[in-house]
Amino acid sequence: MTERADAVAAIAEVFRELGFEGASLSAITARTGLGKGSLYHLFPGGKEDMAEAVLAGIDGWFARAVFAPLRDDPDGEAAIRRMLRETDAYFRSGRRICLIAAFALDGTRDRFAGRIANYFTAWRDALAGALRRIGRAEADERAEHAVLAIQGALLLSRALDDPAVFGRTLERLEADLLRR
Amino acid sequence: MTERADAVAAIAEVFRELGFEGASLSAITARTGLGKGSLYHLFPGGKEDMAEAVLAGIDGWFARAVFAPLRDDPDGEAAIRRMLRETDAYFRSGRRICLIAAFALDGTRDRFAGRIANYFTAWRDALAGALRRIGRAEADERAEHAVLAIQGALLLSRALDDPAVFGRTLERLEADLLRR
DNA sequence: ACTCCTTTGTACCGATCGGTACAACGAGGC
DNA sequence: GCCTCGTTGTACCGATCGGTACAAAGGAGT
Repeated sequence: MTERADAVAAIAEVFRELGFEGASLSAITARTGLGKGSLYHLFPGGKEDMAEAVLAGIDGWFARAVFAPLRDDPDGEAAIRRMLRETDAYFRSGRRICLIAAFALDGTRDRFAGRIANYFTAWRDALAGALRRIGRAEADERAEHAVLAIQGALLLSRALDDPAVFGRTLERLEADLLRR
Repeated sequence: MTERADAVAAIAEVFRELGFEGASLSAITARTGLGKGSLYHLFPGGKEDMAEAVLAGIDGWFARAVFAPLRDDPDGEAAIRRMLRETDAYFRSGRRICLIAAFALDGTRDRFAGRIANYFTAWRDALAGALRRIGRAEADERAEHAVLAIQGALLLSRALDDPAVFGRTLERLEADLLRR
């Protein structure tokens, strides 16, 4: 049943590049190598079903790489550093886009509003919790700013076609978050 | 010739809400009240022509409200504060989205890559220039961070449906930018 | 009133959209 | 060999896409 996982990964890339509306069935069949028959067999609900699967996959990454460490690691500083490292890896050091952000900005937003809001609040709150645990002041404000800066950096990296923006921002955030 | 300006403003809102791909001709005719005949008379090049006009309008706002003050105002601090205030007004305190950002994230990017990159670099560089003029260290880094935080804040405000995020970020930025 | 030219509505174009129907296919059990 | 059933390619659906053609309408100048 790994074929489905492969398909989801490929579809995610298509969504990332073209957006939800722009990702036509023909683009998806081309990228996955799967015909419509297989596609609708794997995802009976069509495009929306595919998007759900993709978002579920992202939730999985987030829970594993961000949420769990931030909540469970007894060493809060290490957890924050690890979160930043995982984020850098996931977004390919700024060469990859945040699909949730892309969905949030186009007409797709209404369709997945709950999931989108949940993703960002979970991130912010988990980070704020870790900051509070290691005794940093203004945990909420700093966490919110970090999440928003990560998203802004991804956007700017993409807009300028300059991934270095993302790297610089992550370094700055590590210093800002950990400073007493 | 103000009709064209009205049409451009209406079309901009459609693009903001639906994205470039999502903004169908029928959505545009509905919002503008103009039939296809008028639309293609005003914008012979079709949707792409409309997008160009919209982007030109944004460039106009940017040049007037951001670039010119940042470059010309002898009081650099006042210029930065004014830029922040104009930005807050333009984006309706976080209730409005940045169209350039939306274009940067979806499949439209390639079509307008130059314009998109130009918009953000101009903003960053103008801000860095003002910072340097008032003798702040790390002008480039702080300017880049401010631009990216504005975009991230707009995104997060939209994603969480909570405009307050934008207001908080602008306040934080004013303090960060002006601090010696 | 007549003309000329801009502006507009509407019918239509081929292409493509997301989605469905279904027949051909293939591997495993018997 | 045959049957079964999950899987797949393909033809097709109505709707809508962006765009074009063109004739009717409108308005200014004379």
